[in-house]
Amino acid sequence: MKKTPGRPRKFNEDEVLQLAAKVFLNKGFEASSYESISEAMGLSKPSLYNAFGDKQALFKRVIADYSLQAHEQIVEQFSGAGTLLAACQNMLQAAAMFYSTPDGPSVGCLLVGTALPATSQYDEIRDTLIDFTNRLEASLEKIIREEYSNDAVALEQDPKNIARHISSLLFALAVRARMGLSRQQLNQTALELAEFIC
Amino acid sequence: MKKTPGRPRKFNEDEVLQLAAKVFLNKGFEASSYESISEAMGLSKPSLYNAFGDKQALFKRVIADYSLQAHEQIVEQFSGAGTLLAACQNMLQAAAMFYSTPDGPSVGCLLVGTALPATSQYDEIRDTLIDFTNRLEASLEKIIREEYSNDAVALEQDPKNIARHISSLLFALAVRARMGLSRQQLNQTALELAEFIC
DNA sequence: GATAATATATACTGTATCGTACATAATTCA
DNA sequence: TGAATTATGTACGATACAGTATATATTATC
Repeated sequence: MKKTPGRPRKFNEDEVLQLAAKVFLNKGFEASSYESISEAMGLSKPSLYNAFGDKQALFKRVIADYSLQAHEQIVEQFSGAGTLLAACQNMLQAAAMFYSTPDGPSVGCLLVGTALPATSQYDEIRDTLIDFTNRLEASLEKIIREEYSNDAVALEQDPKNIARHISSLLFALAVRARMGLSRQQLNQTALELAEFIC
Repeated sequence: MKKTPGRPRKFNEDEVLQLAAKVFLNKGFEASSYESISEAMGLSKPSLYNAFGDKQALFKRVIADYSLQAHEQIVEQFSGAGTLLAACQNMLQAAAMFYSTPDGPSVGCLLVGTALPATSQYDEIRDTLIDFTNRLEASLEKIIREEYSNDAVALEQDPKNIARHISSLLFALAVRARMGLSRQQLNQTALELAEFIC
């Protein structure tokens, strides 16, 4: 942990990424100004440019960070549930938590709500999204094979197809979250979506 | 069909709405400039302002128009299929057509891809989306009760819940479309999604 | 303490875009 | 033919934003 020379930063990178994620989530990529993000951090624009580069580069950092969090907080809940139904319920409820706030309307998912609409203009963002989806589905498939193969056989569906379907349910939940449901409503929606798996 | 006095318009309203929908779909609400739309129509900005009002008003007209088309071309395919499975297949395939182009990557759904991310900033757009969703689900529920009640009983699910689930599948398909699948890939995805209903 | 290296803030340039004022063109009706 | 009405295009003002130049502050290292 060697210290680098030069003036130390006033900000913490993770905090900036967290706050920028909030701004991007609320206002969308285009409408989020670099200025509003730096002002909200109590910093000046050049400091952020210096640390993260331009707006697109910052956004890529933000969604990379967000993807990791989403994987940790959502996908990992799919494991260890005993049955496929319970696994879906757990994971979708975790997603409902992740997409909502304790009170007030949900803001949804940064990937589905903000990055997805930007895909038509920014190829790199699209690639990031597709990567995330592929990793998500690969993780689900692996867990299905390892933990829920009996349920998969009973469904008469290939684990790969099941994984794709469950990721689709996650997308659907993200869409509904963006419409502004309360956390409780979203949680209820998550349970309803899971019911159709069994 | 009485003619009104004054200079006649050079443009057709429906054509403008169609073209504006394309621009909004490709670039998003914020990034779509009024100028690019008017230029693409071979018109000047004030002409559009005169006819449609400001950008948000234009967008509201566009999504109202788009919603009607979506309902016609997608929801109506849910009827008359004989079985619930076939109905889902027909409707989701119709959606796959609607969300894609003959060749090249899909652009997705204007409501999910462009209007949805704008909901956090524009309440009226959110209301429009929620209205559309409610009407969609009401239509599906009605058709399920009238045509597929046997299948609903077999599923041991309330028609209302089935309708909500099917609309979720439509949202999921819209998300995948936005990721740029080809029409053929999207069609395949539609069939896979439908399989889980039975 | 001097130097190199990095971060910061103020202030600026250039550009894009929204929305409008103004003058002009095309049509209906008296 | 003239008045009223509506549409059109050029041009403009205001604002907001991206990205940067420049000078200054703070640290490590020598």
